[in-house]
Amino acid sequence: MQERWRPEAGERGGRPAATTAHELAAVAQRLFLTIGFEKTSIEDIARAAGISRRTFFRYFATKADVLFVESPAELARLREGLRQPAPGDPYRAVVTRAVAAALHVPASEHEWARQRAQLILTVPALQAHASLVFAEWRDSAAEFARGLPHTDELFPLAVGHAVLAGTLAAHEHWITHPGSDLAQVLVRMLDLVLPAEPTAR
Amino acid sequence: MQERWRPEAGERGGRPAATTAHELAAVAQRLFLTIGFEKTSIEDIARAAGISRRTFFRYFATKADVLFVESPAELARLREGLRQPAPGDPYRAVVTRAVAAALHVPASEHEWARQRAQLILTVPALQAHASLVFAEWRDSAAEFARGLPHTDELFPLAVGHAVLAGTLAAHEHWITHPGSDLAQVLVRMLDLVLPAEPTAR
DNA sequence: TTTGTTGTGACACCTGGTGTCATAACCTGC
DNA sequence: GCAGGTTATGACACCAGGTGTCACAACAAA
Repeated sequence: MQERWRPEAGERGGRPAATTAHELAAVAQRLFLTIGFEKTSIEDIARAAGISRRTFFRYFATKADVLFVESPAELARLREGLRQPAPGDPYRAVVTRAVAAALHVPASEHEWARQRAQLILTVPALQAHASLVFAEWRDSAAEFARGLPHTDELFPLAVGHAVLAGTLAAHEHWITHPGSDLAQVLVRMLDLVLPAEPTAR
Repeated sequence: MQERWRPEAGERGGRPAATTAHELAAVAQRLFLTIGFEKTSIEDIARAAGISRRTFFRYFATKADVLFVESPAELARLREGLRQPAPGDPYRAVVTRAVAAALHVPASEHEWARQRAQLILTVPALQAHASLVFAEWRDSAAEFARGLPHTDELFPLAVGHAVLAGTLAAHEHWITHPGSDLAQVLVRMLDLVLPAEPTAR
């Protein structure tokens, strides 16, 4: 969450970094998938990456953090997609498009992303960090809904939670149906849980 | 989650228990509220309860567990409420009634329950345990929806996530609006996020 | 070569959580 | 009152995640 300092890997001056955050994340995720998140010790990751235990924490604040490298970018894309809705566009369409765009991954990274999603959604030890990311999604959507004309004061909060619920549900379906198209499932799921267009009168 | 052994406090034979799970939970929750969950060490709780650190873990498996004593009962009530829906009753009404009934707390415990909800919803360190409870809520609702006539295969999953989302949203509103009636907010929130009655044709 | 900079490793420390074992404190039977 | 069995407790050792501190390694520039 907070801007964490990281080795620069190839800047001017100083000792060169022994590895990169990206490579470290790859090594860690591979270990998580093979021997499990809990059973993988930081020592294991450090040894596999050729660094010391202490150095791992210079790249990531916690063991869980390695799985959330994409989160800031995804959140930024969501916020961007919700910035200025086309006038006359139903809000549900705006939200759905924004979410689908924010979570788009190139086909070459599907497997990688699906495995990460599976870990994030099923490992309890990851929920402490995940809950922070989820809260930002909820808040972003709620903030957007607050700018909509609505009569029910609960509407924005409901939209925020519905967006998150639809997103999580879609991922849950995705990880149990590897062949499915995440974007399509997202659209259908959000169509089911998003509150009806508020009748501004 | 798993059936944990606990001191019996007043059964036949043996050394009498030094405290009870209930009392220990009260002591712990009080500390969590005053100095924060993370800053409260198990030593603190044990000392306040007059027991040793090791003994604490004979009553609760983790520090977080003390805040989830009510969860099994609430879940059981939810499942009971979803057991046999009155025929012809719209499913959304059934679900809403079941959730509201499952989460009903006597007025005398409102403060206590609200503080617990606030901790559970806002402390990241609690989310590992909370996610397990949430999953059971989702699954119970999804299981119920699976018994409904529906054309969209995503419908049950959507209902499960919508029920959880509505419940969490209602609690979120509740903890920020102490005067509000949780049951009423639950009804309105679920009305917003629950998928429309499936048209069985 | 010297100086400054940046990353790393070693070490000590705290907390949450677990396994093991001796013993305190109760009961019943004698 | 004393033995034997039972139940809970406390002390101790241990592991893993995470943090603070400090010396030093490895680079660039002067």
